[in-house]
Amino acid sequence: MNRPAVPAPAEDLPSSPRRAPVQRRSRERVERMLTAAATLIAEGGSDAMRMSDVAEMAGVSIGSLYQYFPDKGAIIRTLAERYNAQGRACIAAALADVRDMDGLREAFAGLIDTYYAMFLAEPVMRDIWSGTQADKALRDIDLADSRANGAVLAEVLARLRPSADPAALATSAFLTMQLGEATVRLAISVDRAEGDALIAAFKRMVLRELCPDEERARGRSRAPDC
Amino acid sequence: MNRPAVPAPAEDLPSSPRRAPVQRRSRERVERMLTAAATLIAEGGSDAMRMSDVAEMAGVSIGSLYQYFPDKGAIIRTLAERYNAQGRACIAAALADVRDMDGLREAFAGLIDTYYAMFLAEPVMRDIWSGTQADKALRDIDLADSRANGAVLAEVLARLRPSADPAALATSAFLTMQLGEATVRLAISVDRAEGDALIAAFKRMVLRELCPDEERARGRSRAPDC
DNA sequence: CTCCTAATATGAGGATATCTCACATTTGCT
DNA sequence: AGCAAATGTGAGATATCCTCATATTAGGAG
Repeated sequence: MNRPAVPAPAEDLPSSPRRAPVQRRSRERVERMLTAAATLIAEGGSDAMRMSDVAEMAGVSIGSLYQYFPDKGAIIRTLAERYNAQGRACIAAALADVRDMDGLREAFAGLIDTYYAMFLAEPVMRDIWSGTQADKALRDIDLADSRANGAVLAEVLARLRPSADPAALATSAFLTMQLGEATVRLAISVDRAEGDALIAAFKRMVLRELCPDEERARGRSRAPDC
Repeated sequence: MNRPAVPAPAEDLPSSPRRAPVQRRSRERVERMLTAAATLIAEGGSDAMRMSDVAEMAGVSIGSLYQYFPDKGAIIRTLAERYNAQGRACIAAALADVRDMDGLREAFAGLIDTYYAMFLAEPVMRDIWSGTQADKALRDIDLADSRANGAVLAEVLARLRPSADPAALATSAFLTMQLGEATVRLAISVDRAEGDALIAAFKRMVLRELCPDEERARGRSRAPDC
């Protein structure tokens, strides 16, 4: 049994998989593991999720779990990265065809609503991002996600306000994305009425920041389906 | 050995201590435990802090640790609550004698700087709040803290802007406090230059939110010593 | 001073979870 | 068929939190 010097290049599992599944059989098993993990997290949270339970529910042995995920955190990170990729696509789509400040207002307010609704509806995301992350690697995933989204937003802003300093716009856009996440996390951890009020307050604050040229915002906005 | 029906009322340890220390001897031991825990967290983070290490460093047995703290999280929560109480006193002092909008601007900008500096300097706070709120109880402590601080801020705002809706001010103040914390957590997790830029961007955003009546802010601000 | 009770202190070991590893089985290819 | 690489297995090594039965100390009453 001579193992290769480098086990296998990571390709699909973002969290340094111990071994990449190459045959169809193992790819399907990995999917079953992730599905089982998501189900268990939805039921009782990621703390309550035990590796032995994941293995049993997925119909594999503990050993197989550790063939593809170096540790428990890696499963959670993989799920997180999948949800985040979804969110990034959603944000990029919503901001893609923004043409003016009013369009940005509408798109952004809609994005906040969409994110809020997603967190309310998805118990897995809710658990993983609730509070924050016990795991440094998870925080890095979160940061990278916000940076990517912030870059998209910054580009739109730069288009709409060519006179503004690009570096300042980038900082502002990154901060906006992080604070949006923080607000949504806060909103889902209090009762519904207060959560709604907090979301509304954040919208006011952030739209005033994004569009400082025009003084009084008006009008409502709608969420894009996503 | 007949134990009392109710062990003892919690008085100083906020996290449901198993037993309240009544004699001087035990009060001093509890302090030693907390000091040891803080030292260990500063060294390697709260995850790396082992209960056996805390006991050894404090010069007590494992059993004694569990006499006063029901679990590992309780030690961390006790430390967190102490730091928070310090922060609350600081915020209340800084906002106490605000008389006008300019004063609020200055006081608030100074508070943000102070918080930022505190987090940068205090490795224990940095670890405890650095995202790692794996513990629901810790999050609740954080929320209660922000609510208390938000109430102080809301009161000041109500004084300065009597015409505004009190409920809206309360929501806005609470959100402001939470987002301030989120910004500081973010700022300390990136490099210093970017952190400074993020803090500056947040100040701009939040001062525009707090003082919407006057259009352009000006001037710099100073931190109160605290 | 003595005695008694409540408070306090102790640490071996129970409980539970993650993760390893030596070995067994399956797949794909020639 | 035959072989090598990929994949699968689960008992148990390891680590940490926490319990509990027992021992020791403090402080007041007589």
